[in-house]
Amino acid sequence: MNFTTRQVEIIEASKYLIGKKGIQNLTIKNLAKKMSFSEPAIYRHFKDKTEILKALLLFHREIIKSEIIKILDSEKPSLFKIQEIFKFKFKHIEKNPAFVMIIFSETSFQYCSVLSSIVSKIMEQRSKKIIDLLKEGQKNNEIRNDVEAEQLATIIMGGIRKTILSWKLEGFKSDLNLEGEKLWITIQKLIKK
Amino acid sequence: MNFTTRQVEIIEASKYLIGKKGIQNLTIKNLAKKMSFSEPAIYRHFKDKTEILKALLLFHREIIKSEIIKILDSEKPSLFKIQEIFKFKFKHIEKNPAFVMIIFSETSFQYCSVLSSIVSKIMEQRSKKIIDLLKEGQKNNEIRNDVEAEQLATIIMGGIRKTILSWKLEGFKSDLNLEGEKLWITIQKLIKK
DNA sequence: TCAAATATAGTTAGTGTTTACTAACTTTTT
DNA sequence: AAAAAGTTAGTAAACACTAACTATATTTGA
Repeated sequence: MNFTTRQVEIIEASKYLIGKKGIQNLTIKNLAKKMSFSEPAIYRHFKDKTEILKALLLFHREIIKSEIIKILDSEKPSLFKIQEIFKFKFKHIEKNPAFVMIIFSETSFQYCSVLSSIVSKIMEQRSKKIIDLLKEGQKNNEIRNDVEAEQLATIIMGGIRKTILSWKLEGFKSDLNLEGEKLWITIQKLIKK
Repeated sequence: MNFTTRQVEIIEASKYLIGKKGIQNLTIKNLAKKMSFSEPAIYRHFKDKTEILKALLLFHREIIKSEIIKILDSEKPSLFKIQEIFKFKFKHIEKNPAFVMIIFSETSFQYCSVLSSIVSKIMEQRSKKIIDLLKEGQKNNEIRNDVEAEQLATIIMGGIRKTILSWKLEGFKSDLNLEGEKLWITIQKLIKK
């Protein structure tokens, strides 16, 4: 997980290209152009294209992970922590629209088992954290316990994804943070005890 | 929207190929092989590849649409109608796993404005119907009205999508209909008055 | 300390494969 | 007779990637 300066630059350039026109815009040719050097130079830093995408996913994961750990480590109520994660997700996407493509990349990566398993692992880990928080909240009587935490997590994560997807399909026009806040108000009302 | 027998056959073959290995498995070569005739023969029935995908999406839309209209036309409570749509979606996907790829095709199609606008229109129409049902339910005091129907629709559709996505990422192992039922029980509890 | 050796990071020019698609011809159906 | 639906053979473009060479830092040894 230790990348050289140039590797990070290539990862950033890849992020930019994917963010602009999707995964199929990430070609070695475009990458080289964006980096303003020749195509073979890319291969001095990454074995092949899959390695670039792998690095991109892992790099992305680390950034999110550290932020979420910070939230989880605080001594706050579970519901508050969920809200913080919620807020962070929307804020992060609004700041890095490029990541929207990566979030919805499950289908794009399915041809490559290495990449699709990374994506599915990331999503699983993310789910688990939300489920744990919800269970904690149920124990502490913050969150209603007449419904399963797993289903609540599905609804929360699904709601986030759907909101981001609609925002994307509408051409990034609406205020994503605002949409996120509206969604949170509803979810809070639904899950609070 | 009137397709010839051969066009429908080609649409079905495309569906099969996409279902098996995703959008990138839909090549003219593979399509011709599956249809057991030569590649240029495809072009006797469709102008180009985009037309095939367009037909696939529209054909798909019509099937779903007619089923949903049937549900909407019945004289049942709104909550029941939502439940019926819910059930239908999961049943339909379990029967046609190929459609999972099409459901999650927003990113795959984004390079082509024609296709991505079709996808986004389908999703918008689908949302609108759910929102209308929810509003109706709120009016009739079936559904709680301390939350916005739009947000509830986001949660419902997001939950469905997330459940299907998890099922796909886990390799279609679990019983999707069962997962759907569990999700519905939770959603019902959350939105009922 | 400084030149030689070496590792690193770039270049040009090219390969083989896959892709969607076409021209021109033939067979089949109407 | 002609329209429709198939064939073979091929094209141009895009793709990931490589061989072989060169410039530039970095390390090392007298």
